[in-house]
Amino acid sequence: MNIGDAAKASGVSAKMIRYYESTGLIPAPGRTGAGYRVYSDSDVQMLRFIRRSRDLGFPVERIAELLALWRDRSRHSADVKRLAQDQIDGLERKIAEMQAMKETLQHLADACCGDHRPDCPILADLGNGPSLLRIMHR
Amino acid sequence: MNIGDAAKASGVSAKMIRYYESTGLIPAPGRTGAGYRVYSDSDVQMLRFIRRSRDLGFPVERIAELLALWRDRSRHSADVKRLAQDQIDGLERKIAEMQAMKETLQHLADACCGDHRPDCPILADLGNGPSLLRIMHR
DNA sequence: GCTTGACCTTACCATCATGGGAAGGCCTAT
DNA sequence: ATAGGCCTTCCCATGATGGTAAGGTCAAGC
Repeated sequence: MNIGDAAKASGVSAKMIRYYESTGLIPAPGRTGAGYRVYSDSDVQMLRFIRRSRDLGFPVERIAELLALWRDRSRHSADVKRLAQDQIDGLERKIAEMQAMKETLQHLADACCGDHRPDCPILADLGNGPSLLRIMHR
Repeated sequence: MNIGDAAKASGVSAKMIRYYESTGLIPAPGRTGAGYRVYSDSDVQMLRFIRRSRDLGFPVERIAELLALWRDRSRHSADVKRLAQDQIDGLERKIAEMQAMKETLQHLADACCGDHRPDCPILADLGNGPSLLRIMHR
């Protein structure tokens, strides 16, 4: 199977497959006489694993650990669960951060009449005092 | 005021102040005979504006528009509100995305006993079928 | 056998906002 | 005069992805 077919079958672009190879996330595959990369079904399965992990927000660095556990038949599921929980915690942190931004902005936007007049509490907040954000979270 | 003082006063690092200047987000300030950048209080105010906007997640490109409106005394507050609303919408989208990831992971982690045994539904999902994510959101 | 088009290869550049570091100049206090 | 704390510019790195360009390969149709 050439890289294009592996890309279609796995949902990982050919570009990214080469990138993952260059960073050592995946092993270098065999080559044809002409230098074309050749992939097997199990390579495609590995690529799908990576694709799903990315879809769940794991950084490539973590995926390397997940892959190692995947291949390790004597792994402890506790190790996998820990990686998943760390990812959950990280997502939660980012969500909370963005939620705070959103609420602050919503407050400001609600206070802005949004018409032809120049007066605007959004700009006033950005340009002045110690930020509504800080006040709201005090 | 030298760049270090402006950085402290605004909360924007000296490094980023130079970067914003290089990209044209802020105008080049005056220089001393020795080539040191010199900042005024109103420069610091502008930098604080940028800092707060970044804290609310605006990309630098949007901040350029915000700054233009800030300086334009005949602006329409509707334009500011629209930028804010776009940012709110973008945040909301990203939050929903991450929330979906988190829920999927939470499901998988809940199903993993997390002990010394190798069996793990997290790895099973990543390695097999059409992803719990897709199933959950169908 | 030759052309065409679809594929492959490598190599480089760009993103976005930020930090790090090196090499060298300036300024102030001791 | 020297030390150390600023400042300057320039280059490199991040993380994951896409784009592009120049060139090689392969299969189908003429």
